Amino acid sequence: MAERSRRTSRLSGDERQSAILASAERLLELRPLDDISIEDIAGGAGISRPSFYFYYSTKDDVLLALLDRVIAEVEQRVAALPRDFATDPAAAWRRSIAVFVEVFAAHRSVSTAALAARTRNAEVHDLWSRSMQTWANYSTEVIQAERARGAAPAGIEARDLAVALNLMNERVLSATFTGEEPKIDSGAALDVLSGIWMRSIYGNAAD
Amino acid sequence: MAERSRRTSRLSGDERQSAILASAERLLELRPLDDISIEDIAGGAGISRPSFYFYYSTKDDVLLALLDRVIAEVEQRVAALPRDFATDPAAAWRRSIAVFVEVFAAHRSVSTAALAARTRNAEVHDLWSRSMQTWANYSTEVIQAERARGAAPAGIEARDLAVALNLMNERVLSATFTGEEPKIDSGAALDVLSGIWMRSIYGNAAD
DNA sequence: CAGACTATCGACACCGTGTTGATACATTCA
DNA sequence: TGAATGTATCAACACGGTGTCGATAGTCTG
Repeated sequence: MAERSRRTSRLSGDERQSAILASAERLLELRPLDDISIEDIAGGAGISRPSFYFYYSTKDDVLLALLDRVIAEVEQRVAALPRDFATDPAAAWRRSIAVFVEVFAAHRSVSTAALAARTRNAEVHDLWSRSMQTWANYSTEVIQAERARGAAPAGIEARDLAVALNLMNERVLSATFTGEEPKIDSGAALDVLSGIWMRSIYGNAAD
Repeated sequence: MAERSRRTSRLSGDERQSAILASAERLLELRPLDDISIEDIAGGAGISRPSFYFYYSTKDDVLLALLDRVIAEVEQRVAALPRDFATDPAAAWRRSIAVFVEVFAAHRSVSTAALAARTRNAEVHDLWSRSMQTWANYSTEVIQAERARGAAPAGIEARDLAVALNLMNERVLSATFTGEEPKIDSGAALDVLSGIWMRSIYGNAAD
């Protein structure tokens, strides 16, 4: 017992910092950031509110730290994507989009909190923005390569097309995961998105 | 002068209510809703903060009233859209998308404020959602009609396709108007969106 | 001009944020 | 081992925005 209380008292700085992140993430799974006070986060990490400020200066800073991990994973997974579009383009695109879907889904609560926070917080906005640009750059390059090898027609500026499609993915997945209306069913989302990507990258403007 | 001061004192309830809406809209053109206090809105309408509560119970209620006007215009303009898709589909779709772009642009500040507020406010969310469903329903019907007359191929469930494309429009225009990155240039947006709509509605998933 | 209804606002209570200053714990090195 | 230094904690305070209450003043109707 004496041991227990000794063990419990005074976590080190790093441990406490992690405890704060864990507390925030746990709470974000339950309700939006606006409905979470700094006192809630601090309490969940076993410290008082003023102590919270020893580690972070705002709630948004905590969200930013959580988002940082997600962004790191995104950049890693995008870099690791195989670029075998020549053999089976449909499958290759689908795999790429699936990664986007998976990352978004795996960090659903952080992602949706970040999307909600970005309008008021410039740092969150920039960080998310960086992630979207990573996807947009990747998509643009592949589209250009597909056009270069004659597999895809020109017609829409490659980067504009890539940006619009990636923004579509963001918005559609956000709607799917938050359950708002109109939305696309969770099971159908990947098929629908892949289908639109294929048609708009490879399809002719024929009608 | 005596006349002026008599004229100025005591606006009627309706006039005051309009003054509040006008004040809020004016402020929204300058900065986001989070940075506008009820005191700011009340002051701009010539009354004290407590008096504000005589007319509206929250800031979001004011936004809701502003959004109501936008939604009314959307429903009116969607209903008035000519459905001459058989003669020149590309032009017809482009005109429809242009209406979406125009309404969004004409009420840029209210629209972006509503998009920011919808995550925390259920009423704002529902109202915007209703507007998106109006567009989604319209698009779904036209896609189905085009498929029925053999002009467009099947392959993606019509409603899913319509929903995804409309969410894309919302997100792309939001990015364009708030100037975030990645975005599509204001001048190119309509072309890019129309192009993607055409390809994904009429194009084959060829290759 | 009495009564009822409309409109206004000073003053208060509340809540969440951010800061300050005093204090306790941990480490290290003389 | 015990002074000095840096790390960590929190009670108490100040502040700003929100929402309410109650007193009061204008306006309308019979």
